[in-house]
Amino acid sequence: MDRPDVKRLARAFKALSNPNRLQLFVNLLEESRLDLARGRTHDCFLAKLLGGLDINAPTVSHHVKELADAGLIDTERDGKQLICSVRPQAMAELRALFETR
Amino acid sequence: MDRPDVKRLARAFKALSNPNRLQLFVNLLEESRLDLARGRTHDCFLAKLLGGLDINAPTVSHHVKELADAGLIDTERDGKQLICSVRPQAMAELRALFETR
DNA sequence: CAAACATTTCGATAATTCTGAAACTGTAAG
DNA sequence: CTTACAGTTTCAGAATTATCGAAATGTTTG
Repeated sequence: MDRPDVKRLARAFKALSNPNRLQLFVNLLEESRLDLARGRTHDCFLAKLLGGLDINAPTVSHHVKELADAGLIDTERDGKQLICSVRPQAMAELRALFETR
Repeated sequence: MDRPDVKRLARAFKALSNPNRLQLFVNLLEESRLDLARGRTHDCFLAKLLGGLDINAPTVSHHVKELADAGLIDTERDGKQLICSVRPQAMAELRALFETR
C-alpha cells in the first residue's frame, strides 16, 4: 500500500463526519450512480440533494463548500444553479485505504 | 447499492477525522497488513502504534476509545497491555460506500 | 426595470472536540 | 512489599464546528 496522505484523508473524513453533510454526499453519490447507469453525464443542482434533510439554505451552502474544499466534490455554476459532482479521484483514494491487503 | 446507514457511517468518519487519530488507525492497518502477509493473526499493543505521533498517554487513550466506540477497531486486554485490531466488518462497510457503481 | 430564484456572506450563539496535567488502577518484575 | 509499566479517568481550558436569521449577490423571467 502506498503511504496514505493522512492529513488530506483526515480532511476528507472530517467533511463526511457530519450526518447532514454525509447525507448530502450520499444523495449526490446515488444521483451520480443513477445517471451513470443511464449512460449520461451527471448533473445535479443543490435543491435536488436535500432529500429528507431539514436544514436551511445557509447551512447547506456551508456544507457543500466544505465537501468541495475537502476535494470530495466539484462544483460549477450554471446560471443561478450550482451543479455538483463527485470527484472520482477522491473516491479512488478513499477506496484504496479500505482495501483489504 | 444498499442504503448506507448514514448515522453510523458519520460516526466512523468522525472517528477518522482527527489527524492524530487517523494516523493511529493507519498505523494499525499497516501493522495488520504486515502480520496478515506473514499469515499470522494480528497482535498489536498501543505503544507500537505511536509512530511519529506527538501526543500524550491520556490523549492516546481517548483516541483509541473513540475508534473502538465507532466500531472501527476491537480492543482486548492482555496483562498490562492493550491489544488492538481492525474490524474487518467495518472495513467492508466503508469500502462499499466508495465502490464505483 | 421589477420580481422571483438559488445560493452566499455575515454575525452570533450553542454545542462539541482536542488536549494535557494530575491522580488513579491493575499487572508484572525485582 | 516496592517499583516500574501500560493504560485510564477526571477535569478544565482553548479551539473548532453546526446552525440559523438577516441581509446581500448574481441570474433569469416578465
